[in-house]
Amino acid sequence: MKPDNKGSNGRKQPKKTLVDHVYHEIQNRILYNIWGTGYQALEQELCEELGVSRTPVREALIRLQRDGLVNVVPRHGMRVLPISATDIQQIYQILTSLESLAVELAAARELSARDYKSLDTALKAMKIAQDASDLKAWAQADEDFHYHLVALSANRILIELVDSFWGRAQRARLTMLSIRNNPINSTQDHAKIVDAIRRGDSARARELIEGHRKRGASDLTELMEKHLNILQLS
Amino acid sequence: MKPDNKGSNGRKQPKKTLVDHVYHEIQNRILYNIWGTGYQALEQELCEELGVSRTPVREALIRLQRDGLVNVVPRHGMRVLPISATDIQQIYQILTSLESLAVELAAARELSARDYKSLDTALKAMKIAQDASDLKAWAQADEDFHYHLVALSANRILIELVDSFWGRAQRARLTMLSIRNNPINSTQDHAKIVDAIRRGDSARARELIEGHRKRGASDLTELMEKHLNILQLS
DNA sequence: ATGACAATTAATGGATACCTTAATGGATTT
DNA sequence: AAATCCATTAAGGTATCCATTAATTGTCAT
Repeated sequence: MKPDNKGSNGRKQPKKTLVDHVYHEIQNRILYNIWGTGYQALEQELCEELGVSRTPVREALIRLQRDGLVNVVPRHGMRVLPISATDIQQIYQILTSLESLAVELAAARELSARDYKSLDTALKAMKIAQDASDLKAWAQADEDFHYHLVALSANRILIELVDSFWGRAQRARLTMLSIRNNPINSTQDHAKIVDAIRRGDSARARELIEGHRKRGASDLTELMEKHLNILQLS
Repeated sequence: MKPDNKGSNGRKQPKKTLVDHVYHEIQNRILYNIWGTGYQALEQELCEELGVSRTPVREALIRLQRDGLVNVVPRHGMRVLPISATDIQQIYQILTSLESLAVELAAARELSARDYKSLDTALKAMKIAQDASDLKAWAQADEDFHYHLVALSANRILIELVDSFWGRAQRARLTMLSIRNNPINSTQDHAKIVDAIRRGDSARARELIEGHRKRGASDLTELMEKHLNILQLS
């Protein structure tokens, strides 16, 4: 997701339309675990909670359902979908694949100095956060980096696709963050990827990010299996 | 998309809810080019056309918009999105990437005889259609084959994702089918892929499908550039 | 004649009212 | 006592209604 407050993430800015507002509000509550896995609410309850009528709620729910965040079943309202170890694994597999493509495309393009700047900025932020052991800032910078990477692919449809995946990925990431002991030194990985892009070596860039993601994913699943009891999953 | 009539494809089966009906109806009209690129209609017009009120129409439009088939802009109703050469290229890039992942996963799994059967059936259908020079049947069989391939990944989220992409992919494919001179002999490609899966050689399988898709994509874009004037693309 | 502003109109976003349907509990029958 | 069926009711699906806002057109002034 975009690091700024456009798109579907975010800080609560008064949105133009109520549907958007409801959408972002519910999304936030799910992503920041205010409404945890399994939380159920009827349309009417959501209306009262959010102070709007059923129309915007219903329309927001359609979008959220497509995002894979909730399930809407007649007579039982919406339900926040569980995110299992399997889900996380599958999500990371997909993200790996899509990001690999993005990086390959980015490396094959002519990038401007401005493009590199966005990557370098994120890289620097990661280093700073890592030195300060600021786990949250690190995660944010990591997210920014990966976002910019995808943006550089110049494949508009791909960017949208990854964006629409962001919610699920974010949930997976946040879930893991809570039990992740130390930030993996992926800062180095990232620097290498940027280098490969700079050299225009698309095959190598793809290789690198694929390895990076796969390592990340296997770390995550390993952690999950260890801490499965702690997490309120499934 | 599933070759049978479940999911979002399809033959017009009387759906349970009006929203579903409207969704499928509009989707069909777009996919089968009854409403071509650039077609515009106000919500009210859609209501009259389909004989329902605005509510189901609006809810269906949200889904269609997410599918990338239409754009809904206030005061101008919905508009069938153009599909440009660039779009087709980008869509194929993404599909290539996702299918590569799917094949890799499939090859790494233990597949049942039943699984292979679904592939073999599609393969056989392709051969028959090819011998009969039945372009339409060939395209259908090709689609079936690729669908089954993805299904064998056992990555539920991936399957859904590709499925939701189906509409756009289908439009790209149909657009191309009209100007495609002869079915590329991808039947051989397919057979090789199935072989690799059978041997459990996931890397090779991935390589093969990636090559297959990339060749297909470049053929398509080449064709598009030649015939750009024929197509009503934007 | 052209541009700007205002009045009109029409389409959307949102609220509400209505109707259909499914879950629940109780009653009746075996 | 258990099972089945019916009645009740609440939730969701759909239609309609209202308010807001943007497009359009017409008029007036420069």
